[in-house]
Amino acid sequence: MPELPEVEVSRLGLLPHLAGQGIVGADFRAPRLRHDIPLGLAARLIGLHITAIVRRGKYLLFDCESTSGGGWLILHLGMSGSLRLVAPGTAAQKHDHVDLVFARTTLRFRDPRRFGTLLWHEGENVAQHPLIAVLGIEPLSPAFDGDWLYAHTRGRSSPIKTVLMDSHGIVGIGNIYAAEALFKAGISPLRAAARISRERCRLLAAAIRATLKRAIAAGGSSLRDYVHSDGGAGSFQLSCAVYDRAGEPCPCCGAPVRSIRQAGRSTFYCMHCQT
DNA sequence: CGTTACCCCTGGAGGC
DNA sequence: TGCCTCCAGGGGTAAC
Repeated sequence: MPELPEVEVSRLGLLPHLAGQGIVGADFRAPRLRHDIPLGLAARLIGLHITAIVRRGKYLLFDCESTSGGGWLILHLGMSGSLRLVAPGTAAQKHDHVDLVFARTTLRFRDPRRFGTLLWHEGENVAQHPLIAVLGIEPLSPAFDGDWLYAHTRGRSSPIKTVLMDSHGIVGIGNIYAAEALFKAGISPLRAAARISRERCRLLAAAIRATLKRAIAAGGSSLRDYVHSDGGAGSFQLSCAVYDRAGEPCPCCGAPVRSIRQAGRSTFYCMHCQT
């Protein structure tokens, strides 16, 4: 489920409830998600306070501090992860793998497929963590523009959709928003990245930013219900032009939306509007 | 070095 | 109803 917008909406939803709160307990009901949950993590966390929540790509980074030092909780939602705040003592359901317990609320991490990640980085500089250090540019940062994308795609023979989804180059763009941004820019997902002109790179960079921002805004509108929402943040769904619409008419020209497979993932696009 | 294939895991949908 | 296959919003690693 979660791509950059869903993760950002989760961050925005959690921040006002958790900022400054002290961790009084932690429960791990699964020994591992994608990675082993660090041994002794619960004991390390107790007594620390959340001072900030940062998003880097699709990772949520919780800054946990105390007077005697702290570190960062590194969380990734994977394919099926979700976060919600529940009242302390609320019974855990199936796939509720992690609880972070605060005095007045509990942060609950549910992840049926267990592709998610929960790791600990001791000390201040979480950017040095191996999983974080290799991440590419933030698509919503000022440095990401058509010129950057043009330079990044030179010499790359891979299809542009694959390049967009590689988090070592650009972070946060998943299967849905890759399809939507390429449709918006009128670029075929099959086109070799190096064969996109500078002008069209500008269109694509703008389309990526607009698509992500629109999705964040759509999710943000439901933040009021964050604490008690059944679905938690990320349950919103941006209406898609082509994603998961195989056979339906292209909203632009009416031709049927095509479904193909690229690098093991489904791709949706309009053969007529996207070249 | 860049690019692709496979794998981790569970559940829902659809065919038979 | 059950069983089977395929598919799912991610990404690390091994292999070409």
